[in-house]
Amino acid sequence: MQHGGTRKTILEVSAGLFASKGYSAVSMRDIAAAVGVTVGNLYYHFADKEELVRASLTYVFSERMSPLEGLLKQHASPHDRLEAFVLWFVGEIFGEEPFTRLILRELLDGTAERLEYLAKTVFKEPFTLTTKLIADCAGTSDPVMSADFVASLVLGSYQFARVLPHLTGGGPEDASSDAVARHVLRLIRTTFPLGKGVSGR
Amino acid sequence: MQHGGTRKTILEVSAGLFASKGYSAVSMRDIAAAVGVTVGNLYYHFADKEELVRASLTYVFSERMSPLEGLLKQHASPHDRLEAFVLWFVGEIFGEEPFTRLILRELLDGTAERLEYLAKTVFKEPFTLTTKLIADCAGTSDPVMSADFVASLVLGSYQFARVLPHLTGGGPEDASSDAVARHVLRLIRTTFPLGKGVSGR
DNA sequence: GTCTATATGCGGATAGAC
DNA sequence: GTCTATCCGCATATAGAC
Repeated sequence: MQHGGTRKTILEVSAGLFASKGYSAVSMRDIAAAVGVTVGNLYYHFADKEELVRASLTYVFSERMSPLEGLLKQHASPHDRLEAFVLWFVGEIFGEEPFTRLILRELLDGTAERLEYLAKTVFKEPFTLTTKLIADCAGTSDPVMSADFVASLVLGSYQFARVLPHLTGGGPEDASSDAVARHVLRLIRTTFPLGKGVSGR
Repeated sequence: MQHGGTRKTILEVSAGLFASKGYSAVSMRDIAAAVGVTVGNLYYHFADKEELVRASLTYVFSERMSPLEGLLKQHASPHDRLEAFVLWFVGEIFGEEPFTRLILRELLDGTAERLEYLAKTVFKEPFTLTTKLIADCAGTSDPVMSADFVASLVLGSYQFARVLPHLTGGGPEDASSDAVARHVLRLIRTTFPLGKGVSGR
């Protein structure tokens, strides 16, 4: 790791550990060992564990959400943009486990400040975008509630996927990223018929 | 606590602590202090912390799901039973925070064995019931997926409720138990029209 | 069944050499 | 910037008195 990015390496490695075991279950010693440095070094880069946790979250969240900017600049129809966006979001939640698990941990144990940060960095833009797209696609009475529904369903599907196999007796295939995406899109289409939006071009 | 139920008290108190802070963030000292006994006493009742965690989960899960038996014996129409059941389930998830938070923690960090236990004690019966009711109400192509959808949406709504206020600028009223129940029921009705089921009486 | 006392190691955190 | 050495309190867990 002599490419000068020790701090960055610490952030990446610790994020993975925090995601899989939880903050309080991961010690500074664990992190140091996993990174290949000493505990003292960790304290050179970060004032205390709390600051490392915060920096770790900040790093992962902004890193993961940066591609969104590109998606926002497309010029397709609201209908196509909504589909593309849902596909991307589901892929992000199901394909990037550490990212998703950190989100879920924050939702469960985050302090008020950290929740606000999570809202701002991760959910604000996607949520606003979804709300607008839905409003454009369908004359839904409450696009905010519909966006809430999309986010909740995607997040919940990820969570519930862990027990689904035990309930159906089958394998975990039912809850693959693609299946969920199709599922959500079908529900969106059924619930608010698309393609004939108020401001549809 | 001299009513002879020290063990039970330990289970109740520790469940509350585990739910709110997480297993590894709660020490045996914390529990002992909260209960009003000594650490040594904890180890008289439970071999180690892991066993206490397990017993705590077992206690809460079976305790909370016992009313379900009654619901299952109703003789109303599939449509009414599905509505009543969803109402009960949503109330349970939104109204019993410790219970719900323990479920979410297991979904996030539970070992394979504990997940199977969670599936068996908490989700198996409700899930099977929902699947059957949906199949009876509507000629849905895939009732299993629909049941998955209901569970995921309820769980996800609870989780997402924590950030929703930050996204809408409003208060947390949007995500009350009643609002979610109505929301879910409306979606169920929209997605698979009820009342004209195959085996509807 | 509950307590006191204690063993032993791990946790976060710091000082100072290189 | 990284390491070694160390402080100190808290963690899990046990032994034995009452």
